[in-house]
Amino acid sequence: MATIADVAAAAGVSTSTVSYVLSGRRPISPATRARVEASIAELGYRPHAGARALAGRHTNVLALAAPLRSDINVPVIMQFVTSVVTAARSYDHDVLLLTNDEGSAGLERVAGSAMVDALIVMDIESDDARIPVLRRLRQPAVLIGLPNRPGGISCVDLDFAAAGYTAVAHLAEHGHRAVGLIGPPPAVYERGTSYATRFLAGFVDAVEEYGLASASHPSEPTFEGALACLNRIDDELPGVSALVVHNEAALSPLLGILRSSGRRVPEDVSVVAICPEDVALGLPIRMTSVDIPGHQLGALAVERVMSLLRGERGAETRLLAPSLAERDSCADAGTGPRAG
Amino acid sequence: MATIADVAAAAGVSTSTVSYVLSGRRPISPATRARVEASIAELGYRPHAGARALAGRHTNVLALAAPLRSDINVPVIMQFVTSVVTAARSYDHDVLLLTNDEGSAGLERVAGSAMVDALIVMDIESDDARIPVLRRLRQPAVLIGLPNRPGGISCVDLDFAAAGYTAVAHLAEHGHRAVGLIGPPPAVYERGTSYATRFLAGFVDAVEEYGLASASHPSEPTFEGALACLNRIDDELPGVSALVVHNEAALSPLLGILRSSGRRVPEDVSVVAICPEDVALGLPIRMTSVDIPGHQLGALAVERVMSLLRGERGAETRLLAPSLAERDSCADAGTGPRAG
DNA sequence: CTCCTAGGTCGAAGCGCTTCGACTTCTCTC
DNA sequence: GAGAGAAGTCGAAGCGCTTCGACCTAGGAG
Repeated sequence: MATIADVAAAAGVSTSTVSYVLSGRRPISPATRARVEASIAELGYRPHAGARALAGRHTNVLALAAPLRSDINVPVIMQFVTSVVTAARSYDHDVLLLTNDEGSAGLERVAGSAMVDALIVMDIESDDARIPVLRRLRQPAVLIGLPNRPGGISCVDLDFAAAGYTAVAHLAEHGHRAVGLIGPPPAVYERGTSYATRFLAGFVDAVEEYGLASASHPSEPTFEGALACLNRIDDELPGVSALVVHNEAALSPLLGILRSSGRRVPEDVSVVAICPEDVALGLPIRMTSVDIPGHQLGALAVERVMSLLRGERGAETRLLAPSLAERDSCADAGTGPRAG
Repeated sequence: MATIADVAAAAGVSTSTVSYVLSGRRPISPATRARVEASIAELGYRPHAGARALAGRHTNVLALAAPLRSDINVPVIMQFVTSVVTAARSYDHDVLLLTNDEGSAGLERVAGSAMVDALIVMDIESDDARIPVLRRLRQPAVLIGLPNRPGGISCVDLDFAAAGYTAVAHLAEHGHRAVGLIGPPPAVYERGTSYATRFLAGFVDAVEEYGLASASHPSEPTFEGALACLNRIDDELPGVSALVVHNEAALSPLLGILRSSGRRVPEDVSVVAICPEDVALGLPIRMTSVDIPGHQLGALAVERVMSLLRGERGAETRLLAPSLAERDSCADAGTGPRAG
């Protein structure tokens, strides 16, 4: 591989000049710049990332800690990952992918060995053990999620509490008096994953505020799980006329179960889904849904990271307001379908 | 951050000794080793990755080029990514994630700037434009997929042709004479993605060999897509008694469609799915399926990479034999269900 | 006409690590 | 009891880049 010295020799300048052409940190005459750029192109020169990291004290690499277990929310996670990588590339950065099961150790490793300039951490638990270590690290960090005590770390997330509230409010305003919540798998709650509990809190708030009856249960992301969950809700809440589904993978099975038990959506039961838009649109019924804007959140996280990298201080936490899209899965209680 | 010089000073040795303790490339007395290790622990020393890369000529990072579009096969891709990262970690390597829409440029960039030691490339097209550039690169590369001309590059994949054959053979042996194939989305074929065409080829082979009637069509990964695809198959092949589904996302909708149109699985129509095991088990019916062993393939790819990195030559291509698991979605033609 | 400043370029000093060669002890072997 | 070889350690030379200070040349201000 060509080195900066080769380029310098070919262009008849010093290596520092080549470096300044590349970084733009000092003025260079148009003539010199042209010669250097020609040599770079001719030699196919690419700066050695390691040398750069050593001398320049940054790597242009971001770490992304993602929950790579085969949980429910695979499509959402995929969206996050995709948008983080894409956004990072638009800032000329690459992404090093960490699994969450390395936990804090992975973060300490990549930060400690200066492999990355900053960290983005997903799947935050309410009392996440990684937060203290993140704070101890020198690198900027952004959480996709919201812990109880961010403690000076930037957070970016959907406002899941508001999402829970919004879903119920929508149903209440359509006259429903008894709503069930089909939640994420038990494991998600057990881990204390913050979006699950925040959503539930918003759900409960709205239920109380509107004076509704409710039942809520976690659901495994399988047909059987959805069935079991629905059965429990039916048991506890006999007159249930509306369902909020905060579990992508349960959506399709659920719809199947409802239909085969003769309950029409939305005539007999209204359903609000919490999921990415494309999931909401790919089902047999176009689902009224609260969007999980994975792409937007990933991009936002990267933007926060970049501004921290630029030296801007302050650990703002941004919770995106939920937006509910009315489609075909909700109707007024006791009546027929209603236009979205 | 502590440097190797700090550690050396604390332990009262030279930096080279610390380096040899770390790398094990020269004998070190137990006493010295102990002192050095104590200093390392005390100072929380971590070698600087950039410095290491510069001096040591390798980064311990792998590039993984994954199709991060929101295609159908999200769960499979997730499995690949997960297993590659996990396997890489077990060899003390990290993974830099590239999106496929950077194409060859991304590969050239990370390889050219010495960010990675080797590359793993997914979602290979029959005549993939990245293959020539991969060959030109110095770094070892492994494909997850199988192009027409691997040209000296190692490949790892499920034997999709055999998978197609196996699925049909299974059905034929149960007396089915007319089988339909619900394939991946049109876009997958249009890209010339190799697994789709290989699977189809195997399917057709078996159809001919067993003298069956058949119809095959791509399907969008939505409810509507599955419905349209099924309709076309029904039109072309009125007596169809068995379906092969090479499209994870169409599976759940399909089952719903069949049920609501009164066709029982497996009594009226047998279905063989091509998908990861957990998908096959999460549906309303435990699906007879040909497994896509994402975890195994990812791990295999990493192993190949590591052996190339160790200097072992030879570009073997490994196609894993498909294994069909009999479950509850297939029955003998014209009879009732049959034990798996 | 001199002085200052800005533009443009260079040389050299690191950045933190690995590795090569050399050196010093020991421990065998004959 | 001398020589060979292994074990254990050190010093120094890079690896390829960035950046600091210095230098030179013009052009404008006074």
